[in-house]
Amino acid sequence: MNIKQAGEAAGLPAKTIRYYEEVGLIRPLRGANGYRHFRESDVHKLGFLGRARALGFTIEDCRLLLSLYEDKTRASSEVKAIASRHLAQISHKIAELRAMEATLSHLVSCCAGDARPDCPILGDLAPPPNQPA
Amino acid sequence: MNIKQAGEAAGLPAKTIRYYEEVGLIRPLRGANGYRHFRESDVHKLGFLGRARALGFTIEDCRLLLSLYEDKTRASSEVKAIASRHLAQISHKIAELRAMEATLSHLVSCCAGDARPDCPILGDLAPPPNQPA
DNA sequence: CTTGACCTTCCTGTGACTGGAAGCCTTATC
DNA sequence: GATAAGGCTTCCAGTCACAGGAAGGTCAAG
Repeated sequence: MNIKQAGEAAGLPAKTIRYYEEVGLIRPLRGANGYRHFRESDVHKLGFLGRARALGFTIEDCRLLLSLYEDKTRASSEVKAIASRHLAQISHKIAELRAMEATLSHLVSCCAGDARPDCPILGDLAPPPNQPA
Repeated sequence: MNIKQAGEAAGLPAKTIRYYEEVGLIRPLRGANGYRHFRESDVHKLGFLGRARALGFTIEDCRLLLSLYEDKTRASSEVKAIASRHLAQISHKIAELRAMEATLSHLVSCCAGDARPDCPILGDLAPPPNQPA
């Protein structure tokens, strides 16, 4: 199987697959013409990687998860630790974004959005005037 | 005022201020020794930029917002349009992250996290076996 | 034999910085 | 005057996970 078919089977663009090989996540065979040859197991790994990436795991986490996936003697606690850490980061990011969203939606709703220059959004971004003691 | 004081006044690291000058967001004066000299108006702009960035606006949005901020004949609708577009992007991102969070938290809660190898997290990441028609 | 669709590698760019090296300037101290 | 600390300058590399594109080799069909 060449790179394009492998990509279609795994739902990943060829560029991404080449990148995954470059960083050592997969090691497809090579034909005499230099073309990469993907076995079922490679496509399987690519599918794994695609799903892990879709859940937001970094490439390094994917590397760890993949090695645990292939280690049949792993402890599930190791997997859980990685996922929990990642989950915490996602939750943290959501909290940040929700704070931004709250501020912005308030400002947007307060802005007339007409031809006049008065604008609470800019008013909020502007630094406060010097406050003498 | 030199770059460090300006940074402290605006709440930004010196590196960031140099970067903002490089991309043309600010144009501080230069002394005979080559040092940047920050006026009150520069520090004012830096504060504006810091707040806009804290709300997640891109540098290019900041550039637009800053020009609108300084254009006293602006229409608030222009500002509102930028902010609304950004707000939509944030909401979209939040939705993506929440979907990840939901999936991950479910998987994490299902994982025993002990010394055994069985792990629903890896089970979910693994591709489904071939399904013959 | 040519065309078109593949494949290869290599280089560049993304966004918004951050870290670090090498070197000049200033201020304080001795 | 010498020196050391700290601040300033520029420039380069690295971040993260690719995407776009150039230049060129390969393969199957007609």
